[in-house]
Amino acid sequence: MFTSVHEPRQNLLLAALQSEEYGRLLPHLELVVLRLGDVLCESGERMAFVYFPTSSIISLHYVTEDGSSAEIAGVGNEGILGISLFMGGDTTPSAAVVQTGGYGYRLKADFMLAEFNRAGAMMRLLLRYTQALITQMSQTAVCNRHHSLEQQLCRWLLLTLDRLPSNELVMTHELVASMLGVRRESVTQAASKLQRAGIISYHRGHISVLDRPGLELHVCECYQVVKEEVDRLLSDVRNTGSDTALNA
Amino acid sequence: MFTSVHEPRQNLLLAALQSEEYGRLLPHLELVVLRLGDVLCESGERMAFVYFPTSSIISLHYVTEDGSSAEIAGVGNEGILGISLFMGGDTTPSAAVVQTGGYGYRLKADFMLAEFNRAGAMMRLLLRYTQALITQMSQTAVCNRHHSLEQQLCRWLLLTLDRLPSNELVMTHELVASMLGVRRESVTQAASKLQRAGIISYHRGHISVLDRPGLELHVCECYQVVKEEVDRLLSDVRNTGSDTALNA
DNA sequence: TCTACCGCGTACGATAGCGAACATTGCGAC
DNA sequence: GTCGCAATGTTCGCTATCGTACGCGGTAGA
Repeated sequence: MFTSVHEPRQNLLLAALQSEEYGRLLPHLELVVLRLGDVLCESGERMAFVYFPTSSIISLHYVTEDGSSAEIAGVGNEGILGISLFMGGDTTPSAAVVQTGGYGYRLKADFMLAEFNRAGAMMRLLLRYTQALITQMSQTAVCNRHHSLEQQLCRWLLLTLDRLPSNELVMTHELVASMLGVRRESVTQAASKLQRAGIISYHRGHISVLDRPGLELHVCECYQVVKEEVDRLLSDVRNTGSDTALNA
Repeated sequence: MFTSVHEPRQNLLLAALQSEEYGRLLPHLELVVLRLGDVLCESGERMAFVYFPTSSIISLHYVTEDGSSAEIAGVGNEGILGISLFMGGDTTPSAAVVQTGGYGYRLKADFMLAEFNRAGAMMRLLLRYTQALITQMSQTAVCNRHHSLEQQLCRWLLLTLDRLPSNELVMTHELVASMLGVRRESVTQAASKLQRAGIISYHRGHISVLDRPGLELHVCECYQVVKEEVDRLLSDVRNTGSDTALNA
């Protein structure tokens, strides 16, 4: 794959479309640079665009009244940001923040909506993805309740890794802490334990995963549940999906 | 309202339908008794029916490998059980258990699907409800992370109360514990504190809410967020919805 | 009427994560 | 180079919740 070349079909949802639908969208897809920390949607705000990440990752976040925050789910190149538009609610109580800088494509909201309302393959695809997102949120709730911070950190690292081409993420302990909804010190403790075990190594805002199988030994079941469910829900569309393989 | 008479439109989603769509569904709606503890859907199982609770409440549950459980969201007369059918995934990793016995209506899955695929008001309604469900799940995740058990208990009581006609719920501490994903003893502690404060009173499997405003003083923001979002998402359909008000 | 079990009360040590405070060390701006 | 700050390391007491164990009364069924 040519990672230096930007192509909408690096996003799996766009890649799953037949050429007819893709052709309708293509002229309206706008390449955007998403920088770490960019807020793409405030809580309760109606989005003017939906976003299809390619090399970036977006975090769906909730900030409590007392200022604590927690990630509800993440959106990478397997998904889309802005489901509330076609679900009919327009807004959500959660916000959307760029967790890993990179590229993505955006589409005007009303254009997206019009395409959805054709009630065709695009709609079915988006609904399946929405269900995958629901699984992610459910599992976040369960994991928050029952599993240790170390397990949750492993889950978060693996899910993030699955959305990235390399094994290195640009991420401080402080940022991970705001994702997991814990203190920075707690992340440092858990991370240093993994580092001592030779599973990861980090340095001033860069985390490298050295031993992915080792990470999978420390993770709770939540990772597998989410991964398998996302794979299951999007595998059909991958197979039936597209003629991309030929013209890539 | 005549609570002793069973009518599908005691379910708010069915109540929101125009008479044309409602008329199509009505002959296929089957009244069912849902008893406390009934399992309507196992994890990963495809449902043969979708359920519209009227006086019952259904709990979406996840059980971890080590046997702990947690409620992801609840479904009362404001909703429907079985969204994975029309979302396209057919199954979910979570199970569905009756949390409060009562009545409901069920509909064969393929009939539901056919109606959904008409891409009309029914579809839009179900998608809006799905977004409300997503909000519930998100807030569960946040609440699990940041709020005390006492706050969570208050949230759970209020959300349950909103779905019931009376101020009494049939529920043991043990059951509440399995909903909140904590020990029975922890629930007893939190509940006895509320009882000492004169806010609730309970006895051998029956909990009465004596002071609802008092409960609202102890709850975290999560309750309001969920309530307002559900109201917002389903208020339009209530208004625009139906001709029910006249023939009730 | 008796009894077994269910629902609840309570107590105790263990522990994960919190809150706050402070130390250390690179890296970048100048 | 050096100064300042960002990123990480470490400690200490604290609290909520856990795991376990046991007690006790009420109620249902024999």
